[in-house]
Amino acid sequence: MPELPEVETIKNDLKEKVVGKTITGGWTDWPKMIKQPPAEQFLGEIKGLKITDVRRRAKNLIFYLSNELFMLAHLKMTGHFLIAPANLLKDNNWQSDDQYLSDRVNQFIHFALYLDTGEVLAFSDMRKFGWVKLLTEKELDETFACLGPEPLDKDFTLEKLKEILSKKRGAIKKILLEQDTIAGIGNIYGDEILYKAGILPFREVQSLSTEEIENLYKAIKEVLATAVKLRGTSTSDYRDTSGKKGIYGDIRKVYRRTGELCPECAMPVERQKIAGRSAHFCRVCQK
DNA sequence: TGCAGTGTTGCTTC
DNA sequence: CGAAGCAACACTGC
Repeated sequence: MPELPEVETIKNDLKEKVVGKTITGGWTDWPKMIKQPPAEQFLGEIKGLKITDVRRRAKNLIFYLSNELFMLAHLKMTGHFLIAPANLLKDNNWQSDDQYLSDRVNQFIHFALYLDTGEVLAFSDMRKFGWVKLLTEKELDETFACLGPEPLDKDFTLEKLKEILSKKRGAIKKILLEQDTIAGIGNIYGDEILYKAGILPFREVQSLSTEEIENLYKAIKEVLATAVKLRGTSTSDYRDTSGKKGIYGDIRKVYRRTGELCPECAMPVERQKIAGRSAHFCRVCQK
């Protein structure tokens, strides 16, 4: 679920809510979620550290800690970071008008950090694919070494995109999903970007014209920026750190709309597997 | 009821 | 070597 816009939203929330606060302890009931160092050691080491900053790279969250270490977190498919007064979670009584989320929160929190403010930073993850790691700066750099550019950064230019694509082969949808091409795009925004650019997902990247690459470039910037403004897509169980939904799903054109009519030409939206993932597209509006 | 499908990614296999 | 398949896990919807 969480792609660039969702992780960016969570990062912005966390920046306001946890920076400057001190971790008084940690807890887990699923030690596999703590990938490095081993869970017990991790929970010991993190105690007493202050969170000095929170940033995002690709779909990763990076918590800057006061001892020069970094807590790296990945939400994978169904992870949520939630902030609440500790007693709400301890009492299994998350206050939300969203029953779906409440159920998940009360059932699927598998990792938590207690803060000196009496709040808890909780990691809820139904499918348990998400993880955290404690890393040095060097390890962090190594982890990110193979990632492509951040698409919303100023230095991600049209020329840069042309250069990257010139070295790639295969279906454009597959290329967009590769994190070493451009960082942070997943299945939702991959489909929405290609719809906006008017390019069919199975088009060979080398067959794209200069004009098509220009349209793709504009679509990447516009779709992702709009999705950040709307705080992400919640067609499934993504929620922000307060448990609220993002509303990009309301304006999405093709993702998970198989059989519905294209808003431009009324052709039914089709679905096809590309690189093991569902691609949704309009055969008329995308060439 | 059962099975395919789900936002991710990295490991295994061919 | 690259590409495809699958595993990690739990739930939804057809």
